[in-house]
Parts: sequence; C-alpha cells; structure tokens
Amino acid sequence: MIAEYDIGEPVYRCNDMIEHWYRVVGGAARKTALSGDGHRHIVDFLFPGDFFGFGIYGHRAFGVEAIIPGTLVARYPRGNAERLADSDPQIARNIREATFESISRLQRRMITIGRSSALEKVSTFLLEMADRTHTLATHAVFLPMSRYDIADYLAMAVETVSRALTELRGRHTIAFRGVRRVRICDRSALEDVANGLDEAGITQRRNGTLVFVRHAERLPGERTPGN
Amino acid sequence: MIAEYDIGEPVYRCNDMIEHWYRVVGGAARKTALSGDGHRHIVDFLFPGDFFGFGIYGHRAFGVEAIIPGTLVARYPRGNAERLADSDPQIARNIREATFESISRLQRRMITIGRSSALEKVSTFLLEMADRTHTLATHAVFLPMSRYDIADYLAMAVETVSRALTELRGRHTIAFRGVRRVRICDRSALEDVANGLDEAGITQRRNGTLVFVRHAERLPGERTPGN
DNA sequence: CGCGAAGTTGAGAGAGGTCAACTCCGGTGG
DNA sequence: CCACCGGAGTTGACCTCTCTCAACTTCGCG
Repeated sequence: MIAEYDIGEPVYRCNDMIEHWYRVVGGAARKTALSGDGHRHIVDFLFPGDFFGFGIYGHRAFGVEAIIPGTLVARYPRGNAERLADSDPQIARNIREATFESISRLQRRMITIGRSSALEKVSTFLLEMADRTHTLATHAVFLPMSRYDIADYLAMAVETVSRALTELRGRHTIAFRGVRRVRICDRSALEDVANGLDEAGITQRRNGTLVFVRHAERLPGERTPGN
Repeated sequence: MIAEYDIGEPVYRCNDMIEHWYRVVGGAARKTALSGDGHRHIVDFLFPGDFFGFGIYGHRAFGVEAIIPGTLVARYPRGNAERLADSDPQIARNIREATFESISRLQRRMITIGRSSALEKVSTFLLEMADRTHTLATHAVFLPMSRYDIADYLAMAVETVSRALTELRGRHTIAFRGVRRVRICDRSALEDVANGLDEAGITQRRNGTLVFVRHAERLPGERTPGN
C-alpha cells in the first residue's frame, strides 16, 4: 500500500503505536526526535529504497515527515511482515541486511557527529548526500532539506552550517546552482576535509604575522596508552 | 564456542574479514574506530547478553576489545548462523530483535552526543550504565572502562568528563566509592540533568528582581516553521 | 616504596553557539 | 507587472563552553 505525503506531513508521529513497517518509494523524508530541552534532532534522512519504522512493539521513539511534496511511502502491516519473514527465509534475510545497513550508517554518522569540526561535518554530509541520492559526479547534488534540517542532522547551529558552506564555496571546493543545488567541484579536496586532513594548512595569525600551521601533529592512538 | 580475553585484547580488529557473529557472555568490551584525524571513537560498550559483529560480507569497520580481564565471548561462524536463521524463524526473529534493539540504542546515543552539554552527556552515560549493568538502585554502579574510554564514547575530552563528574559529586547527585565505583544518590536529579532540565531553574535578574527562568521557553518544533 | 598510568585540577585559547541585522527568494495581491 | 511580505539563508559581533596544554595527585602493582 502506497501513500503520498506533502511537505512536513507526518508518516507517523512520535509516540504512535508501532503498526507498520515502511519503505520510501519516491521523494524524501526525515526522521526526527525532540529532546527534553526542546531541541529537534534529525536522526536520519530517508530516500527512495530506504526501509524505516522497524520495531516490534510499543511506541515510536521518533516521528517521520516528508520533506518533498508528493513523497511516496509504501506501508506494510507489521504483523504481516513478520509472518512473511517467518515463512520466507529470503525475506527475513533481506530485512536483516536492511537493518545491518542501517546500523552501519548510524555508526558512521555517530563518528561524524562526535568528534569533528563544522567543516568536516558539512563536507561529510555533502558527500553522503551525493552518494545516497546517486548523483552523478558531473551533476549538482540536490539537497531536498532546509539548512535547519541539515543543522539538526549534524547537531550544529544553522549559522554554522551556512558559514561552512560559504567557506567551502570560497575555496572553490563546491559551487552553488541555487541555494539547494550544490555542485562538487573538487571531490578529493572535499574528501580530505571530511577526513580531517584539512586544517593541515590553515593560515593563522601569530605575533602579528600570518603563518601556516599544521594541526594533526599528534599520532593516532596516542591517547590511550594501556587500558 | 566461547573464548576468554584479557584487558585490551582484541576479539577482532578493524579490517578483519567478517567470519563470525558474537555474543558477550561475561565481562565487558568496547567497539572502537579510528577516524582519519587520529581520534579514537568508542562506538559502543558491550555487556553480557549483547550480540555484536553482525555483518554480511566484507571487512570490519570497527574493532572490538575486552576491557575487563577474563571477558568471555561466544562466537558463531557467520555461515552457520545465517543457515540457522534461514531454517528456524524463531532464531531469525531473535536476531531481528537484537538488531532492532541495537538500532534504537544507537539512535538514542546519537541524540545524546549531538546536542547536549558535557554535564548532560555524562549524566546520561551514568544512567545508561546503571541500566545496562542491571545495577540495583541502592548499589554503586561499577564502571569497567577508563575515563579515556568514557571520553571517546561521549565524544569529549577526558578532562571534561572528569570535571563533569566532579561537578555532579559537588551537587551530591552522585558519590564515589573508588574511582570507578559511582553511587547514584539522587537519581531524579541526575535524570533532570540528563534531560536538559538542569539550567531549567536558573535564577535570573529581570527588572531588578530575581525570577526563575525556564530555559526552553521556545516551543518544540518552533525552529522549523514551514518546510 | 617507587614507578607509571589513571585521574583531577587549573589557566588560557579557540571553535562554535547565540543574538541580531540584513539579504535573498518565492508567492500573493493590487 | 510590480510592490510587498514572510520565511530561508547569510553575515557579523560577541560570548561561552569545551578543548588544550600543563602541573599535580592518586591509584595499582611490582
């Protein structure tokens, strides 16, 4: 069963009972949560092909809303899907693979969010979007989400997202064809930034003169000696 | 098949081929990754009963090491486990549930790491540990990991972890019985801090008189009006 | 008892959050 | 067709929290 959603329209809300499993067919959606202090978090963006809403019993911990008008989502009653999985090992296997994939994406993202500068986060994000939307290297990446969404996804302030994008544009690593259309001009430079190989050559002011400073002079693993 | 590991001893390493699925039987372990800039991240801590190492093909993205001497880990050859899952729907179901659980824990953690102050992170961490190690409310929580591990788990500096713990001790929210033995004295206070309701009751001066100000006076969702 | 690692504490600096002003863009209505 | 409006996005100035660097203390173990 496929349903269509408009911008901002919820597929399900936080605290809803878990009754279906879902799959994005067209458009895009965001999975959101509100933390106690009233901050919105975007747990994941969902694109065509992505499964979501897995869960066994109880209530939804997150809500899912479309971010593109006319987003299409297929829905499977949970019970049916479970029975189907029980009777058909191939389906069970597919579900397993989808969830493993989901886990590995979450783990990668946690590392992104955890330690890394604003520039690193945004660069990683752009590469992820280019990848997940299957954008050809020569084409511009279309970002269906607002800057606010990006900010809540990367756990940073909107202004900082904006500044990071401006910085990357200034370096000619990316270029804009419309606010939400980004062309990756220098992919390897972008990858370098995303991997923290960036601050490598930042111009700093020291004693009144500009100097180049290498940042990561510490060796990997140095931090944890024994235990 | 069960194997025993000493402190720091790897169950598997990053880039190893995926050959087994695992389950912690006794002790504790950490799942780690190194990011490009040489920072160590702890993706998850693993306790008795936790499954880990799921994956279908290719190489490990993370490494797993014991953090307690004599940690016991059961190991199942991947192929066997998959075949078993194919032939027994109940096992497939168990695996599904374990991975769903893992996903939901990851998502919660991402929110923790994302937006929240040092104090919030550490409070959340203590509650999580109390919960996951099934510590009775009256007992002290034993933290098997070093402060460095905690820091890399919460994506913050060791010193900041230390300072946060000191702060909580100063408030008599927690007390120490040895460096790695923490008693939660005031659980509800700890939960408040973890939920960001901390700064909630700050006394501020407004028009010359002291008033209590709730921090999150902004309504949830307010940040993203339309889109 | 002494050593090295773990943990704590202090001082200073920098990245990013916050607040505020401003621009840009799309849609609506005159 | 243009003026206007509101929200999205950008830019600037400032301030705060946390990271960093460094010294010090405590703990665990030979």
